[in-house]
Amino acid sequence: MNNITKSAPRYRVEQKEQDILKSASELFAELGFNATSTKKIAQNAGVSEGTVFNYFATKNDLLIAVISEMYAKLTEDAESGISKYSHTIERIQFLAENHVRGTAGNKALLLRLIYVYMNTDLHIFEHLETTALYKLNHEYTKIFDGVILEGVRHQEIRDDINLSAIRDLFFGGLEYAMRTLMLKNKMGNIEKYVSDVVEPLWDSIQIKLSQSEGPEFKDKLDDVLKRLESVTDKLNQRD
Amino acid sequence: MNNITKSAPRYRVEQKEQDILKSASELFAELGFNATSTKKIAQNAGVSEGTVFNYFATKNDLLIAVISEMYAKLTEDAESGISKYSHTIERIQFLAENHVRGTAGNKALLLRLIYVYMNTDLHIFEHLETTALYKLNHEYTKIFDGVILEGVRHQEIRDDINLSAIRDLFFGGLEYAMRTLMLKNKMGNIEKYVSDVVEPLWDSIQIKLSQSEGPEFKDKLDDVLKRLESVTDKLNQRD
Amino acid sequence: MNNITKSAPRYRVEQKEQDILKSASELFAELGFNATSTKKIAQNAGVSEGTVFNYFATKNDLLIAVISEMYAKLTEDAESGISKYSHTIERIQFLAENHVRGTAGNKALLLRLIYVYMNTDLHIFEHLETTALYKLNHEYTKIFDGVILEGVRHQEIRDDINLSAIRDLFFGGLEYAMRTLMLKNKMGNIEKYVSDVVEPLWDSIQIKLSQSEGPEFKDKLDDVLKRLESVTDKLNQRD
Amino acid sequence: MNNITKSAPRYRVEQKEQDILKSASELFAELGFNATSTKKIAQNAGVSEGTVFNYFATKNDLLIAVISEMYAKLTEDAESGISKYSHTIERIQFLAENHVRGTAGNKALLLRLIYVYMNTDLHIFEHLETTALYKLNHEYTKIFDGVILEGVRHQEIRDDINLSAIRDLFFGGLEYAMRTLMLKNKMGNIEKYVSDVVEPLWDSIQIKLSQSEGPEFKDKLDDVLKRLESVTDKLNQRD
DNA sequence: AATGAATGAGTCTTCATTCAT
DNA sequence: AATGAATGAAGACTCATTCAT
Repeated sequence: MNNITKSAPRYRVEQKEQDILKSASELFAELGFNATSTKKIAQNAGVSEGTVFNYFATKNDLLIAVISEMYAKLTEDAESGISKYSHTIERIQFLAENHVRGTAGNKALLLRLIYVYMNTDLHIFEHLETTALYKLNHEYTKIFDGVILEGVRHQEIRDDINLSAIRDLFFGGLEYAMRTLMLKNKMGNIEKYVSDVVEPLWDSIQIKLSQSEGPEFKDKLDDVLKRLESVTDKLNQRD
Repeated sequence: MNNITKSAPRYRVEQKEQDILKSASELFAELGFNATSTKKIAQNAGVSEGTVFNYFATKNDLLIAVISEMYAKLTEDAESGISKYSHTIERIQFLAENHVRGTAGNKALLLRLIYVYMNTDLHIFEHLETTALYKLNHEYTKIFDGVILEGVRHQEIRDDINLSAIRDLFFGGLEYAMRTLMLKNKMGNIEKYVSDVVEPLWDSIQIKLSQSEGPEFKDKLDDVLKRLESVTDKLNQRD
Repeated sequence: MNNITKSAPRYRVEQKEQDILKSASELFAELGFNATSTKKIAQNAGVSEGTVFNYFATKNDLLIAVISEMYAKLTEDAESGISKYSHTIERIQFLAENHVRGTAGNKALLLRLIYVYMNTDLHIFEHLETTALYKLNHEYTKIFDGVILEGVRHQEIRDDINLSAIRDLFFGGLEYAMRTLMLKNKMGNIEKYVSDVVEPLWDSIQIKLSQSEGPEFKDKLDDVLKRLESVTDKLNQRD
Repeated sequence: MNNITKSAPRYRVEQKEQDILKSASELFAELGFNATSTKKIAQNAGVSEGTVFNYFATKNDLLIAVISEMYAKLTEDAESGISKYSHTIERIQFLAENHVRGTAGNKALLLRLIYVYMNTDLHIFEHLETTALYKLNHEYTKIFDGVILEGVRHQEIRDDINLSAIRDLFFGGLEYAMRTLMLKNKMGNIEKYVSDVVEPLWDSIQIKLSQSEGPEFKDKLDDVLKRLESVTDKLNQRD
């Protein structure tokens, strides 16, 4: 019961936990949560059914663990990735690709499952776990928010945008697009499609050199014109 | 044996079918497909379990019927609605509101389920039915495409847009936004949020009246300012 | 309510009853009793499910009616058939063929069902009906018994046979043979196979005219007789 | 972890499988396959319904296991039994008794079910399993064939018999006879009835030493020959 | 810590039978 | 007499979870 005798099994334990997690992740992605039995998870992981429940009290706990793991990876990759870019548009494009790649890839449509079970099915997430997942989700989307806000600060992005709406368009658009890609089995061409979706979004939020005059510009112009006319009038009267 | 005596049972039959459809629709939305037992559907509809299967051969058939019905209503409302508007932005805003209202409302998150099961879970829609659902979906989204393309023809929308990407942003953004709204229980304020999402999208695809002026506009303005200053100077010198 | 007004519908009624009987007969033969639903019977007969139960109170009653009908035909054909033959072996061969033809044919393996349900399944025949069916069966097998006994009386068949055992061999052998034929899809060649089965049976019960004469025996006897005659001739010549 | 601690649960496992098999065997025999619910089987075996399905994937698998077990016993007993007899008629009589005893007994009419379901009901045996059952059946009936063929070789049985027909008469006759016995509740007197059925069959296939010539006939013939020879001798002597 | 046999509630579906029209 | 919608009990089978070893 000392550290040494424990460390070996401990390692094996963690290995086994990872095996189960991986097994569940694969099966949930392939078959969906409901169609994946704990028996299949155990078999696919090479352990007994009982062992699965030694590591995860319930099947739901296992789902939450799978989702958490995915968020952790998604978040980590996102954070380390944006640090390599300085221009906002590059960062956004990177986040988009990372999102699609992490969501699709060998995990297939797992992320979809997250939202489904999060929001609709079975009220699985009615309790404490919900909070945990929301935190994970919030932490992840916060990165996007940060990129946008920094873009505003750097005057690459307009300061009058509705961040919440932009965020919804970004993630919603990407996931919808991903679905489109998957149905057409064109997952190979991610970059192109991702940039197709990001482009209009970027177009609507960036500060365009000669585009951004906005209403006050018009007012100013009107003002100028009015003043010019009034001055002209005066001059004419004088003369 | 005349029309009247026959119409009575006929009516009741159709009524019962509607009851079951409504019951299933509500429960699928509230609990999810898997967590909704046929027993619950029967009870909620006020019929026996056997009766459910007299109208719908399997639970899947019932799901498909629910989805079809929703698409039918969505499509019909969309088509009749856009005919009342002539400006493209109004049409888009209408389609967005219609989509959210039809998708949410008492149907709650059902539409989400559609896509989820369509794409991920259990391969429920692996067979012929899939085709039917795709047709319904295609018919529905075609309306959006039509509005956009007509906007292009009327020179309200740029002709260099990527329709597929715009479509994904539109539907994906709206659904993601809807989720946000639901989680915050702010479904009352649909119009505001919908327009928040539609705005950036519209901003990126519309042809801006005073936007395209480019450098010669700036020159003109500079010219005006110069003249204004020169005039002012002259006046000042006079006084 | 008089005879005339009744006769037309009465006829139709009987027609409908026959349709249901025929439908059930076909389906029981093809699918088995349990796998045949009353709904299928109704559809196959071109009537509504309710109508089936107007004519036959339960599904079991219908089974009994089907069986009775088959026995009736079997018995009738057997009786009228044997009257055309006078030799016992011909009569037996006829009865055998009639049995196989009536049991198999488009009724497929229905007769098997009879015995199954009669003896094993569900105790379907525990009550009064049993008696009725036994009577039918008894009436039918009595014909075979009669042929055998008459054969005995005509000194075509030994008088020390065990009729009960012969009867079991006859019907059991035929049905087992029929099964063999059906499994090999050789139902076309009924006559040959039937005579193959009947022959050993006949061989064991018939009275052989000069029972002992194998061919070589006859030759020997002829030889003896010839020699005897030649000796006699010689003797006569001497004297 | 040693053999002993492991053997205990192993033993219990096999015991439970046997319990379920026995339970199913009894109930199939008593009620028939269709009328025996898996719930009843479980209760009768003293296990939960789920446990039944832990050992046998489907109810059909269970049926097949029951039948296989019966064939195994039947075949084993038959093989070991015939080795104790050298005369063909004794072997046949033994096979017959073994068949009836193994088929009837506490298994009641199970064997009948085999053939019934094999051939008629529900097409239960349409797939691979059929093959397995046919093999078992073939293996079993091969023993009978072997006994007959050896009888032919030993010149106890005629070499011009139709084996297939004899086999059908043997098994068909026995089973039909068994039914007769059961209906009359005379199962106690198996030996007598079995020999009643076997006798005519044997009578038709055996080689009769001097085929049926009553002794006095032979004597008479010998007498004639002797006298003939004596006369001939006398005549020769004269010449 | 690992196992896997055991559980039994729960699932979808079928079907003989009834009865209002 | 004919219909066919409605019933609800019963069926085979699944599965997350427990627990003795």
